[in-house]
This record gives sequence, C-alpha cells and structure tokens, in this order.
Amino acid sequence: MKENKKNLSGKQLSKRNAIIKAAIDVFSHKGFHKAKISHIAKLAKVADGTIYLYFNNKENLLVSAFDELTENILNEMKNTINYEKTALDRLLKFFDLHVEMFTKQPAVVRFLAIELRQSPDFYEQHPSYNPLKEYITFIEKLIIDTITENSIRVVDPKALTLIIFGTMDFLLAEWSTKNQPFSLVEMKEKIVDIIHWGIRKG
Amino acid sequence: MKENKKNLSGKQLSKRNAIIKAAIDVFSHKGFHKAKISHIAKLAKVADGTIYLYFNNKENLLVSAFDELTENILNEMKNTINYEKTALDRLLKFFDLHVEMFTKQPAVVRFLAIELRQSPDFYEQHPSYNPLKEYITFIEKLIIDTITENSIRVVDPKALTLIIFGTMDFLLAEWSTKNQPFSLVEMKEKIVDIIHWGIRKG
Amino acid sequence: MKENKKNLSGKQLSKRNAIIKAAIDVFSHKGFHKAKISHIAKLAKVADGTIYLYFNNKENLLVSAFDELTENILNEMKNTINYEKTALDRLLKFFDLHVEMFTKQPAVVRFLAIELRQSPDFYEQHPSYNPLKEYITFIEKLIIDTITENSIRVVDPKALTLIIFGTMDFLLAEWSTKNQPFSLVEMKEKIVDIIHWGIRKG
Amino acid sequence: MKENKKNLSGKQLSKRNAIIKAAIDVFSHKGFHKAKISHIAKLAKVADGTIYLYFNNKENLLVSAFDELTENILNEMKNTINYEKTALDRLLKFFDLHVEMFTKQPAVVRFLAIELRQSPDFYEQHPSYNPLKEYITFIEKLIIDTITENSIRVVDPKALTLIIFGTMDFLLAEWSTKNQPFSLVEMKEKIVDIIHWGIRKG
DNA sequence: GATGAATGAGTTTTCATTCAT
DNA sequence: GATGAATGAAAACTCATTCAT
Repeated sequence: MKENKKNLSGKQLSKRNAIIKAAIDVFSHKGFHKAKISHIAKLAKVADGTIYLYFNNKENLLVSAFDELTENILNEMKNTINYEKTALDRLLKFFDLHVEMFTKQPAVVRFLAIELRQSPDFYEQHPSYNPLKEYITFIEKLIIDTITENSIRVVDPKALTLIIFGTMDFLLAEWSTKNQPFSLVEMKEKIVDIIHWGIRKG
Repeated sequence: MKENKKNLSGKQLSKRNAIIKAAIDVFSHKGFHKAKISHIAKLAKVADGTIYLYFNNKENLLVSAFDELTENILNEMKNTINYEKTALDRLLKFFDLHVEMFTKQPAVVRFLAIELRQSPDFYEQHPSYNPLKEYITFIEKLIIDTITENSIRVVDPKALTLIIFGTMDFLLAEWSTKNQPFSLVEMKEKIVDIIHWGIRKG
Repeated sequence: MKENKKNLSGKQLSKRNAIIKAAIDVFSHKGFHKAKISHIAKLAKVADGTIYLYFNNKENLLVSAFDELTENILNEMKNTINYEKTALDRLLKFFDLHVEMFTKQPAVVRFLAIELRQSPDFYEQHPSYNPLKEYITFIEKLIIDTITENSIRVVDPKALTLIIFGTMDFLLAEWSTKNQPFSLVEMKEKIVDIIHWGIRKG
Repeated sequence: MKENKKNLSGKQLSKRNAIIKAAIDVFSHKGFHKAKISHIAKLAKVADGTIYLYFNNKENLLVSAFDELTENILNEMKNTINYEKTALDRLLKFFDLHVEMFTKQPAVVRFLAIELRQSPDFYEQHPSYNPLKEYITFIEKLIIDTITENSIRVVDPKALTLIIFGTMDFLLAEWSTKNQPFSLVEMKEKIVDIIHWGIRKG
C-alpha cells in the first residue's frame, strides 16, 4: 500500500490526498524539521497513526508530497501552454503560468522554495532524489524548440534554463519571504523583458 | 558580551572565530536542524558550553555566522573590484568573483544556499533577519552605477538584481548538489553573455 | 464465546486451531512482546480482527495457546507411556518422549522455554496462570508410582521432579539456543544415567 | 565512555552503578519490555538522558547489567569456595552459595531467571551474547576437578553441569514465581542428596 | 573564563484493539 | 461471522542548554 497508490480505493485515495495536502501546508509554513506529524494529522482530520498506513515515515511523506505536487503542476502547465502556437509563446506563457500559479497558492511556492534546499547530506544519501528534474527538463525542451523554430538566437539551452529557473525561483522566494515587497506581475514583466532582449534574434 | 564582539581579547577573538568557522562547516554539511552543537564544539576544539559564552543559542550562532561571512566576502569583493575602471567592468568582475570565490570554498556556497531559505515561521520570529541584504543591496548599487555611466540600457535595477543573484545562486546550487555536472566557468560565461546581451545598449 | 470453545462449529474450530498454531509459531520465534498480532493473523490466514472473535486479547491468546499445547502434548504422552509395564519404565519413557517430541517440533520447545518465564508482575496480574502445572503434576505422580512400586529408593517426589524437569528444560534450551552443540540423544542418556543412579535402590 | 567504564571518575562510577542497580531492580520485576527507562532513571535518581551517557540503549543496559552481575557473583563465589579443601567440597559449597546468595537477593534471582530467556531472535542477532557462559564453564571446571581428585565416579562433565545448573535454575524460578511454596534450603538438600548419590563412587 | 556532565522537554513511530462495512 | 482500515496511547531516545567545578 505504501509503495503504490494505484491499489487504493476511492475513500482511501481521498484520505491520502488529504494527508498530502495537509503535509504541504504544514511543511511549507514550518519547514521539514519543525513540522509535527501530529499537526499534519490534525489538519488532515486523521489519527497520527493513519499517516503511517500511507507513508513509511516523515521523510517519505515529504518526498511523496513534493513529487505529486510538481507532477500535478507540470501537467496542468503542459495542458495550458499547448494552446500557444509558437514555441516562443509557449516559453513566455510558461513563465507567466509559473508566477500566476504560485501567486494563487502561496503555500505551494513556500514549500517548493524552502524544501527544495535540503542539506547536502540529504542529497548524498538520496542520490536519485531530484524533485525538480522533470520541471527543469521541460523548460530546457521548450528552449530547444524555441531555438529550433528560429524565434530566438542560438544560445546554450542549459545556460538559459539556469537563468530562467534561477530567476523565477529567487523572485518568488524574495516575494514570499519578504512579504510581497513589490508587484509580482510587474517585476516579472521587467525580468522577461531583460531576458527576452538577451535572447532575441540579432 | 554576547551581543558585542568588540570587548574580546585576542585569544577570545580567535576562539570566537574558530567557532564561527566550525559552525559554517557543519551547518553547510548538515543544514541547521541536523547540525549538532557538540559537533561544532568538537571541530572548534572548545567545550560545548564555551559556545554559549559567545553566542546566545544555536539560532544566534547561525545568524552571526551568516552575517560575518557575507560581510567578509563582501569586503573582499569590494576591494578587488575597485581596481576596475568602469561600473560595467565592476559588475562583470563581481559576477566572476562570486563564482570564483565559491569554487574555492564549497562549504560556503552550500551554507549560503541552505541558510538563505528558512521557513516563514523563522522569518516571523526573526523580523530583523535579512540575510544577504547587504550583498544584494551592493549588487543593486553596482547596477545603478552602470546605468548611470550609460554602459547599459535603462532597466529596473531590482529586476536585474533578481536575475543576477537568482541565476548565480541556482547555478552554484545545481553545480554543487549535482556533483559538478558541467564546467562552472564555461557555463558562467554563457550566462553572462545572455544577460549582458539583454542589457546592452540598443 | 471467547471463554468457551465448545460452542464452535467445525469451521470455526479449525480457524481457532489455525490461530493457535500460528501463535505458537510466532511467539516461539519472537517472544511475547515482539510478536505482532498482525503477523499471527497473516500466518493463520485470517484478518487481524478475527483473532479477537476467539480470544480476548494478546495475553489471553498466549495463555490459551500454552494451555492447549501442554494439554495435547500431555495426552499424547500419557497414551504412549501406557504401553510400558512398570512405573519406572513409564518414567524413563516419559523422559525419552519429552526429548523426542521437542526434537521434532523445535518451535514448541522454544515456546515453552520462553513463555515459562514471565515477569513477577505478570504472575501477579494472572494469579491463575500456572503453566506446566499439569505437566509437572504428572511427572510427580509418575515418580510417586515408581517409588510405590519399589523400583527406586524413597526420595522426595518434588525434589526429583525439579531435577528432572529443570534438567530437561535447560538441556533443550542449551541445545536449541546454542545451535545443537552436542548430540541431544547421547547427552540425554548420560543425564538419565546419572539421575537414575542417584535414585536407584541402594 | 560507553565502551569502557575504566575511564570514569569516582563520581561517575557511582552514578553508573546506581543505574545498573536500578536497572536490575526494574528489569527483574517488570521484565525487559515492560521496564521503562524513566522508571529506572527515577530509581537511580538521575535524569532519563543521563542513562544514555553511560549506555547506548536499553538493550545495552540490560546486557551490561547482566554481565556485571554474573561477573560479581562469580568472583565472590570463587573467593568463598577457595576455603574448601577438596574439589568435591568446593562443588557442594558452590551449590549452597548459589542458593544462599539468591535467597538474599530475590531481585537478582528473578532477573537471572527471567531475562536469561530472551527470544530466539535475540540470540540469532547477538550470537556472541552468552551471559551465563563463564558461570557454566566454572561449574564444569569444578566437576572436572572433582572427577580428577577421584571423589566421584567418572561421568560426562557437560551432562552433570546441565543437571546441576538446570536444576538450580528451575528450583529458584519455581520458588520465586510461585511465592516460596516450599523451604528452599530443605529442598536444596534433598536435591543435592539425589544428585550426589547419582555420582558417588560405586 | 572554560569545561563537559547532567538535564528533561519534545516527537516519531509502533501496534494492540476497535468497529463500520 | 469476518474483515482490515483506523485509532491513539505510550515510550525510547536526542540534543540544546545549564551550571557546578
């Protein structure tokens, strides 16, 4: 049951989802170490022990929450940007969506911004754990498409990915930890302007 | 005595520095919560209790270490870039130095990457905690100078700061947590090329 | 229903027996406290809750299993030794059978060895719990018969019982916990020789 | 500190001894699993955490207590029986002392009788753990001496050891768990009579 | 001032038992 | 009657912090 969520009944699945949702909420406010299982259980309206029917331990709950969250977000984004015709539009739309989605769900942005940075020891012990890999891979693919369709000049896709993701990530972290000190949408547009200018065709 | 390091004798000062150095080392490897005071004490070759003669508590040690670290780094950088003649050169040099310095001191880059992101609760409990504030302010000032000297087009300094710092931060994080998967210097130059292009005069 | 197994249908009885059998197996490997109800249930191929339809709680399951086990063993032994003509032969045969039976069922000897020794608190809470009482009483009766028929000299039956049972118990415990470090049958015969010599007619 | 008690100061040593004493007391009354560390700590008048300065964990505390107890008892016995002239007298004296010592310290006999029987899994995981090994080896040596000095007939020393230790062990277990249902000293003499008779020279 | 032994609050996790289906 | 998901009480253990030496 813990290894696979496919075998769960509808009722169990909704219970599992309630736990994941509560976990994201608590982890994002408290951080992993200060988050208490009993707090998550209370929010999810289950007993403490119930969490252990669905997840092996606290760390596994964090990882599962992270994985499902990024998977869901990415799927939703992919669906939305497909309405754009050119690869460049899709890339720009992706930037918009990233900011928009996280504006609507502040807990989520906190969760991703804070918990992304685990201790180096954590990464050494879990070499395969790469929560944002798909997300970043997807950005890179968008960039390659944009170059291929000749909308922007030829740049190193990895370098551009680092700029785009790093900037978005830091933008949202600053905005949320400093209590929204600037207009997120305006700032985003100024950033896009600079980056876009940096990659436009000569 | 704990609030102020000015009254300390030479011997005490070197003890305090040993503790800070050990703290950065341990925090950067373990993260704040998994770091043990006893481990820091052992590395600094002092007794556990001695740490509490210099710092109020573990959190205070983290904040102090962070502050002194960024202050030192910043001072060193300021000295070095002053040899550059134009503001633009100083900005570009700053980027170079940031990457170079952290390549030489991997623990430091880890430390910044980890400790930069505390939980919202942490920020609420430490309203004055504003890590990197001076660092970021300095970047912003460099940018304003560069615009003023007319070396680049007029962009929002805050926006460009977010791009520069966010990208540098993520670049170093990816490079260190993924075990140096690319040449740091080459990647840096590709990134600088894109950003520079994005802000060059039309 | 829990107190009495007489009202059970055939199907229920076989389910109850499966639980008892599984309980002996698990208790004998894990000891009482480390044995899990869920493990016993799995072995018996019933649901965890089903066990509570037949037994009040874990402790009651232990006591019931113990009682039935010794009862069954004792009945079987009584039947077998009745073929012996003299009381002395029956006593000697009993010793043989004890060793033989437990060689064939190692789980059972472990079970007896472990469960025989509960903590004083356990005995205080279960004043009626007197494991092996019938078994030991039976040995004592055999001894009395043997004295009565004048096959051995007059000794205190209780004392001889302690020797016989204590020796058998420790012999089997040493043999099983130390991984059969000696030939059980040969050792048994050497022991019988000594004890027999100690009680033979002067 | 945990590996070696030789480096401890006098004060620490007395604290360690207080913990061991309290542990024997609590383990012997409650058994290992129902014994609470907090209870042992309270009895020893130390904080819960202090126990972990001297022992790695609960199991290690049990093993340490067991080892030191048997070592102390054995040493005391060796000293005392050395006043006896013949090996046979030493063997008989040993039997006396065993019963006498445990009569004076009921908690100790409960501890040895109950905790000796760990679960088979415990022995599998700790193959080297053989708490009574020295004790039993010593009995065997006494027996060999007795045979050598020609005081008793030639019997298998291992077989006689099993009889002597098994009987003593069970005698004391019955006596203590059944609330002293007979005179221990009288029963002991009846037992010695039988065993002695069984091994006397023909 | 420096030490490090001692403290004890705090939290994850297990598992016997229950009860809705 | 049978099931097994859910419950929640209970306890070992850790580690920041204190304070007697």
